[in-house]
Amino acid sequence: MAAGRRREPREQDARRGVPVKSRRDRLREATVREITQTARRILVEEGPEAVTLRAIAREMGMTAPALYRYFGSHHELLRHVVGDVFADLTAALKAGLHAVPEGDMDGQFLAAARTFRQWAFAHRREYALLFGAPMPGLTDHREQADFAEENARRFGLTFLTLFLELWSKCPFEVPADEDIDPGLREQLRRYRELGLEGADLPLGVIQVFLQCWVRLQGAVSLEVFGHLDFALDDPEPMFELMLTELAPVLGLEYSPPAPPAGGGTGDGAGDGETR
Amino acid sequence: MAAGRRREPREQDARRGVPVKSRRDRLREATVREITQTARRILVEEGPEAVTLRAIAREMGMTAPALYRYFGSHHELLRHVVGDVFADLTAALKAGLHAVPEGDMDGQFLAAARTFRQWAFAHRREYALLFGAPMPGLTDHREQADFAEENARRFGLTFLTLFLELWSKCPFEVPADEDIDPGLREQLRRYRELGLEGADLPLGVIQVFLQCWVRLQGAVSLEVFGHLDFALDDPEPMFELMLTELAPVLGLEYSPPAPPAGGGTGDGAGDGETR
DNA sequence: TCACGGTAGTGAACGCCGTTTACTCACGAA
DNA sequence: TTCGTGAGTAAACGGCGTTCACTACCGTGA
Repeated sequence: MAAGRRREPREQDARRGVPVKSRRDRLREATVREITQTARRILVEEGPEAVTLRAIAREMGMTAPALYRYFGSHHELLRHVVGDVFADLTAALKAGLHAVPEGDMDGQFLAAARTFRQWAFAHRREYALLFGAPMPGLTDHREQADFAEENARRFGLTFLTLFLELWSKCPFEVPADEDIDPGLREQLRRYRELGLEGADLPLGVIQVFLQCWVRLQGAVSLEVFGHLDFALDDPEPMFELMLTELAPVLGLEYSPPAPPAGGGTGDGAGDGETR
Repeated sequence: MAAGRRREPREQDARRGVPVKSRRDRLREATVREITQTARRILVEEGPEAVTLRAIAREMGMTAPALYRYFGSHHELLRHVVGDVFADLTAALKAGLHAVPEGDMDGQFLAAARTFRQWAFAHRREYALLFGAPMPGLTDHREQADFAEENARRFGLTFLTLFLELWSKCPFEVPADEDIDPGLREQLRRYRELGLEGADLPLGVIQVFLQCWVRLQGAVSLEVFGHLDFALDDPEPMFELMLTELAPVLGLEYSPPAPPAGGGTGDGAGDGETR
């Protein structure tokens, strides 16, 4: 479906896999970028159901069939948008982490959690695209090393890496392998083999990681999707409350967030927008 | 949009708000039921995007415009389906609770949590309709005492009631009002006034309830939507692990679920299906 | 210089979709 | 028996994803 490889010009300039892109290729890439940006803009401004091929093309001064030069289908285009959004989210996360002093693991963890939540709230519709109920056609047909899949993996790795760094620097308490539910233990082992090749980790670390991740993302999803509106107008205190529970599990010290309009490192924590 | 009140026949038989329904009204109600059932069947069998007015009508041997006699729009029909599904879920929950001895609060709580999770897995697409990212047109235009809204409230009340019963029978530890984050405290107070009229509850109980609910539904949503697939094939052990953490918070004793194919009270725990 | 092959893009068409409109027809009450 | 009302239909409108035949155009190789 993706364009077949054409003859590359000026291969003598291509040192180790950086082939000089032909003019056509550059134009093509620019168009792909414009398409995904347009799609995202429509998603943000008008909602997911407004992201139609015809609307995207209209906005770009084209006709819908032209988009089939770049994506095999509407679904494929959306998958690409998913990948793009994941990349942005990952960038925002890393920016949020860089705003915290290098060795301050307490701050790093809290910053990651809060940056994730803040990004989700600032990009509700994009968040819903990534973490909402999976649309039927979007996830099932997994072909090759999918762009979206790859960026989703990178996103997950960002969190996991931070977590492992946290544990390696000052190990928190973790259940011994033999204290883990056998059914879960085997799954954790499999994940360790496939996802973290060569890492020599206690399975308990992975278990605690998953527990934390479930609580973090579970809470954020509920908040963003409005499933706490029945009781709360502003769910942030509940989120912070969860962080106060999570911190001791990881041997961290909780500290409240920097006030949004004060000094310090808090606030937006980097956005990663391309627009 | 709903049919205006017509003259009721034989009002002399109508004792206190149970007017004898005319033949027409009975037929109408039957048709409404058939429409929602058909919509649900299509949702379950072919996915959310297949639930179109034309498909529903086709399946019923009608034409699409006829459905406008019963619902003002596609969205309104879907809202009704949401209400119907909520009612089913509530029924399943109550059935699950009735399978546990009356006074066994430990068992009641675990049964509620497990029944909820099992229902979600057995009805993934319906669950996604209720608890996924809100579709734009579905939630915003809140008119009157919406059928879906009402049944959602009843569902929430089922859990809340169980929770309050749990606390009243054997009170677990709960933070004092003055130990609750001020921003959160005021919101909890408001929820207590509006949602639980006249109840004389410590705000801490509501806080713990919301914490538990966030963990429970957050975990279930992540599982059902496949957002743990990156690490786990069978997330049930993780769920049980969460229950082991939740139980002591509520002063309960955790006990593992009854094996699916054994004796006892476990297993399907009632389904509430109408089909 | 020129012809050619591949690429970007168009317009028309197909079969879906939600929704509106004008209409028919049968039932039930007066 | 008449007549209003409610259920249902056919036709149409505009929008959707997708396909197909077609046309420009650009960069290359002879």
